[in-house]
Amino acid sequence: MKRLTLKDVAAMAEVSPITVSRVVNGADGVRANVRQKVEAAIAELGYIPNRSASVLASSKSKLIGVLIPSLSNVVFNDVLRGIYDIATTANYQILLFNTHYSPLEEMRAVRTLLGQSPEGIIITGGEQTATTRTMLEEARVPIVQIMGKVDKPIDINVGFSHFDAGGAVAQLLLDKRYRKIAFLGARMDRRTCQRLDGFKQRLSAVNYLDDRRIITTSEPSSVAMGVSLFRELMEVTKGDCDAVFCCNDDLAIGVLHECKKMNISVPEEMGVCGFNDIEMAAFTEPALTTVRVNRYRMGSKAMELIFEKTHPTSENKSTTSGYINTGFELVMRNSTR
Amino acid sequence: MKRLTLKDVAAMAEVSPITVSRVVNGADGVRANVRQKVEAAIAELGYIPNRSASVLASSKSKLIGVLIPSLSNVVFNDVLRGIYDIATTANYQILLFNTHYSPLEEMRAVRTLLGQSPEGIIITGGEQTATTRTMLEEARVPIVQIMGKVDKPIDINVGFSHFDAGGAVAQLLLDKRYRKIAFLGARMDRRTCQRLDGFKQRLSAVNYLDDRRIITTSEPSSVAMGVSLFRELMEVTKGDCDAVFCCNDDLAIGVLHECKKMNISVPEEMGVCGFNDIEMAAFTEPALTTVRVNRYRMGSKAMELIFEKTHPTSENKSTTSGYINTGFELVMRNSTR
DNA sequence: CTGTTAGCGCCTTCAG
DNA sequence: CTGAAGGCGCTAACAG
Repeated sequence: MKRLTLKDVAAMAEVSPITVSRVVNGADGVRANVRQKVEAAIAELGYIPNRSASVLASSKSKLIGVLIPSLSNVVFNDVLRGIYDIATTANYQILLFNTHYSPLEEMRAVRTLLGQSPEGIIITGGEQTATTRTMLEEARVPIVQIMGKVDKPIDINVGFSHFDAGGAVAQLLLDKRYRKIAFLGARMDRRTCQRLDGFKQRLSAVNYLDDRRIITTSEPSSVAMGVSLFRELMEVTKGDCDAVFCCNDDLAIGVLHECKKMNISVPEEMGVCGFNDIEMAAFTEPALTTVRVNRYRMGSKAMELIFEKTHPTSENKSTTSGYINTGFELVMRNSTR
Repeated sequence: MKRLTLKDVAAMAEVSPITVSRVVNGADGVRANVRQKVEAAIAELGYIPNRSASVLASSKSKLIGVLIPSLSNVVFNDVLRGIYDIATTANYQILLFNTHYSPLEEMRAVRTLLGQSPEGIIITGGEQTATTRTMLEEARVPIVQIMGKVDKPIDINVGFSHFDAGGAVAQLLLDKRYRKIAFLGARMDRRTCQRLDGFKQRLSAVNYLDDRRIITTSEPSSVAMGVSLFRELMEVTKGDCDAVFCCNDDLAIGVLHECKKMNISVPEEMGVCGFNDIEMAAFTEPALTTVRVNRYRMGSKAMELIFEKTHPTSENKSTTSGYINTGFELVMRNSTR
């Protein structure tokens, strides 16, 4: 009960193994009738090529490594979908690692990944350890850092400035005549912190920043967490607060829920703004003002850039490096004036 | 600029390559001082073993293939999280395929997967093509079919009876004195159909089944789709309807939203029940009655069963085949009386 | 257009 | 406990 090999197919088709190899890999330079004979033999036998052998011999893996910090965050679903859709089309495979927001797990994952000779790597953010960074650089394959603008990209960077987005939200709320604006944040990864920084800078520029109104936790984000952060905010500030910027929509939905319970009217007494624009945001009561970001595009674009770099053509050489801004967009709904 | 190999490490540590191999694989039978010397060399050189070579030579891949129909459905996130958490702990890798609810894509994915000598396969449901099924059977590795109870499991089956769940919801609604009960369904994959079947059987047993109240679409599910299916229902039945069972919570949230808009009071004039118990379900207005299923557990259990079968011990031999029921649970909230 | 030769990097099997 | 030989299945490079 041995595994079928090229040789078996070759024997059946009465050709040499290399010819079978060429047929399998769709290489040209095989006559049509020979190709058919081989294909028939493959079908007949149900032959499936051994990829390890192929990778070892050719050092072409058709493999892209993807490292993301969470599998429970909807944000990454959309990104992943973008990545998978493009990868599958190009017949590439994805090796996905969940780093749980830990640079150490990330480092371990990179090491494991590098053992598989990936032809490209998509990694979240720019908080890699020095070792990880070195390994990545030495891998000599296209690397795309996604989700946020990073300070010193390893190679390519696809995302948007979370700092600017945070600032834009602060400005929006100021424009709507809110003056006692709070920030609620969970998980507090790098990008969330950047949103907070942008937010703080904008507020402090007009002297409306009050640190008591910034409530954060390192715990994961959830609707329930939105509820409890908001309660904490109300307690700490004794209700002296007229708007909340939540670091994501889940939190914001929790705030909306709690406002109803506390009989605080939104958007009059309390403006609420989320982040991400998940589908639910359009269906809350009142509908949630939030920031839309192009998640699917971040994934698909990252994948496309890897392919452009792997298979260079004359017209794409220029684009394949540096920072690609996928942008963000304020979505005004009824949870703000 | 060649890639580092075992030999390079061996040369540096002044031992034979095989000794290095043993150290790398944590095999015993290497003296402590030799092991240390080798480990030092590995660290110094930054050696990363080549997995293709290792897999080829040993035919042990430490790879589990996972096939799911969608990356946008939250349901699969939780399942995946369960799978990844267990796999990572055991130092196994996951090769994930998105089959887009297509048996043909699934077949292609299985073929690709089988080329990588996976040590186990987790696949969604039981609607494989005959060819797929044959390939899977001939792979001679543990196969776990997840999500729903399937008719003739290939190997192991982890999930619950969607038919029973659908029936349970129907019964719940009947118990709450709803009599004109509708079903709203999107995507309509096998499991959704089974829920519908269970639902219909229960209603028809007490003569309350009316097919006009069953509105479905093959389009993907979403909150917006819930809105439009509900509108269609109201139109078709001219409002002659007092409860809705939605095939998932997204749809149900859309229904809740639309009821408010149409001034239909929930739960008095209209009972609403969802499916899945996503976090948001507890925070809608009114809170959503739904069916809780153990998604994370389905994933982690599937993975555990694969390991039990791959590494048999005396106490686990009995459990590793047949059907493992992960159950479901009605969660009563305020969207039903 | 097709075949031959010689590995890819590692691990299995057996000696020592 | 350690090492030497050989091969896993495939493909690059060249020859015919």
